[in-house]
Amino acid sequence: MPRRVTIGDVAKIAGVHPGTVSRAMNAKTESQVNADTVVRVRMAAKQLGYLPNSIARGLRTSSTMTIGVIIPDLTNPIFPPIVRGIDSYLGPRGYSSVVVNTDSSDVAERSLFESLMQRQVDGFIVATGHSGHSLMREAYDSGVRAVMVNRDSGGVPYPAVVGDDAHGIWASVEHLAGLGHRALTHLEGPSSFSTSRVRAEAFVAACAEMNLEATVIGCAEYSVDEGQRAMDAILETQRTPPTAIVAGNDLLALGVYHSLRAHGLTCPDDVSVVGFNDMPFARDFQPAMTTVRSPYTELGAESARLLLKQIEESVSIAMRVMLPVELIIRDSTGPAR
Amino acid sequence: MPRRVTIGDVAKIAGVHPGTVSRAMNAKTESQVNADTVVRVRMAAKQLGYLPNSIARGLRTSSTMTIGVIIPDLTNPIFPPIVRGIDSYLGPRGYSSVVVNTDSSDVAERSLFESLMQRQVDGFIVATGHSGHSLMREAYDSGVRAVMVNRDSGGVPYPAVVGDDAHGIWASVEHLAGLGHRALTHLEGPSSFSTSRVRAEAFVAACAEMNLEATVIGCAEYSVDEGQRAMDAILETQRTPPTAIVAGNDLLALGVYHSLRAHGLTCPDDVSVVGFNDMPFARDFQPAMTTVRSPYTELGAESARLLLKQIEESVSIAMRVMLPVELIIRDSTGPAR
DNA sequence: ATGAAAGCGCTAACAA
DNA sequence: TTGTTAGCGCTTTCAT
Repeated sequence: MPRRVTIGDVAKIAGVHPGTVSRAMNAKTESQVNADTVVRVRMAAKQLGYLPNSIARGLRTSSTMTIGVIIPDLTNPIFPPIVRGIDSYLGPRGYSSVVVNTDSSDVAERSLFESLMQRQVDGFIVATGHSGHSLMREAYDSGVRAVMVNRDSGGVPYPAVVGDDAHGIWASVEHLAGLGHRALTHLEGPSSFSTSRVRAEAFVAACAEMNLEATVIGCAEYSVDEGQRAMDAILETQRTPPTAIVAGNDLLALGVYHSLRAHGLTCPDDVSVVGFNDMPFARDFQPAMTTVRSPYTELGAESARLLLKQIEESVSIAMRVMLPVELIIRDSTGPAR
Repeated sequence: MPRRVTIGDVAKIAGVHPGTVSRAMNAKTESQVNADTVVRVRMAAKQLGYLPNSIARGLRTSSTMTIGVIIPDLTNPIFPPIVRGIDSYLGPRGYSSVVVNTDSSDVAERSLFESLMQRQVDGFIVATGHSGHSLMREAYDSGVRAVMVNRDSGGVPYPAVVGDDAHGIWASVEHLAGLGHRALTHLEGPSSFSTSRVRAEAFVAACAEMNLEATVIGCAEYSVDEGQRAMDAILETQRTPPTAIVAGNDLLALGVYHSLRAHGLTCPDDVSVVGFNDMPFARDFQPAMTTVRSPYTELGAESARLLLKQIEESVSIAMRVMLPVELIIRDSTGPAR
């Protein structure tokens, strides 16, 4: 690559001192410079194709305008919208994000976190929250700025931005009750995730409130196969299977679809199914899936907003922002037999 | 945040000069330092929780160990695996990636590109290739290192890593011909993408070779709605609709599913459908989709490999690496009526 | 094998 | 308003 043009080159062409170029090129200090000097500098810069070196600036200002984003796995369809939401807020404000995937490994997470620290990121947005998150605990203690997104902070006093999962479950149970279902089963996700527990507890509470018979089945992971396995077990064990399933997420619900089909049962005629997340293609499955839509893009944007606020105002409040969710009624739920 | 510990702090504790700490901490220069000095320095570093500041290092070495990744849209399901493939190669080699989304806007792309240049990325992996890619042309002329992935470089002599789409289409056509289909229709994606044209041309060539009647319908974008619209038009226009559709990608194929269903037709009994991409959940649609699987993760990893090679060996060859694809036969294709 | 010193490109405090 | 100067934390050449 040819040598990059620096502030000194611009200064020479414009006939001013490098310091003046710096001031003229920066929106915040531009006012300290004579208007026509600014013009002269800007023209010289354009002429040379000058681009400020943000590495050098970062070294000087100890602010890299970069945010580390830690997620479990980008191929899980809930994360791309979160990441895009984050970028949609950061980009216009001059920040960039660096996204890393932990694959739910604590070891990987720690090493990625350190690598981002070396890169001097100004803060973190973390979507890998779980109870006893020792890494985040230590980060907090050393004054690192961060915001949790989608998951709770597991006791660490960072701000968290989450969807109102409990309300989503209430709406699902209410919908099912309105359809005449009296015995509901919830497929709960891994209990290490705060979201799993929140949803399961809301399910039990909602059923109690509405005088419904509630059963909760634990699933080892959020996956299609695990959902199918769980539903297979229900169908092959219980003599009166439930008429409605509230799945912990859409993947689990999809597994239920497969199980039902394998057992010659139809949805929603035999069993109604509600998912959670409204992931891409939820409307394209057969039947189109009734599910709770979480505002993932907004979750991401809001977490970014909170983080920049924390960075720029140097204050952190352990607030919990809960964004509303919406029950999307499609074709996988119908009247109880 | 508390003041970060620097190489000077470590030097003081270890009782050596900062220069020596630098040499001791760096694998490449470690051999220039006395073995026990290395130990002493390393211990001091660990004790203080020293993490090298890669911004400072980058300024000095003018290498940030960061790669810019330019994609159209992360929520398009083919990109997460590509990005993960890239990271899987980059990560173990000490590189990080910064991913940006252009939403297919040339203006956005240019500004994101510049922002990444300011951040002094060591190179680019670009998935937004299209003919007349002036940005990439200019980048090439200024000596910027880059590799194209998934799409061709549109005339710019950067290396490109693509799937063997033509072979995927051949395999699809062959499969359909073997099932007795004699009249095939291809739903072609936007012609500005090289992939669209490659697939359409392969389709025509394959049909000619196998003495099949071939029809090509152009679609304005790769989307479910567009696929449905195209199939609606076919069904409502032609008196003898085709018995088999080769869709430009899975989204289009999914649109065909919807159209078929809306017209009271069943797949594959009335019409067989082949998709392209084997995107997530392709097996979960009804019927499970026959489709061509592109090795996206490998595409990403290979593009990263080529880029690092280019960076480290300072040579760029306009090579085109074509990775094999695989026809995944599921339930959306069956014997011709 | 280690120390000394310069400098990557920029910003910011201070002077003029 | 503009110039001067120091220095962010690191690497690297040159001495020793």
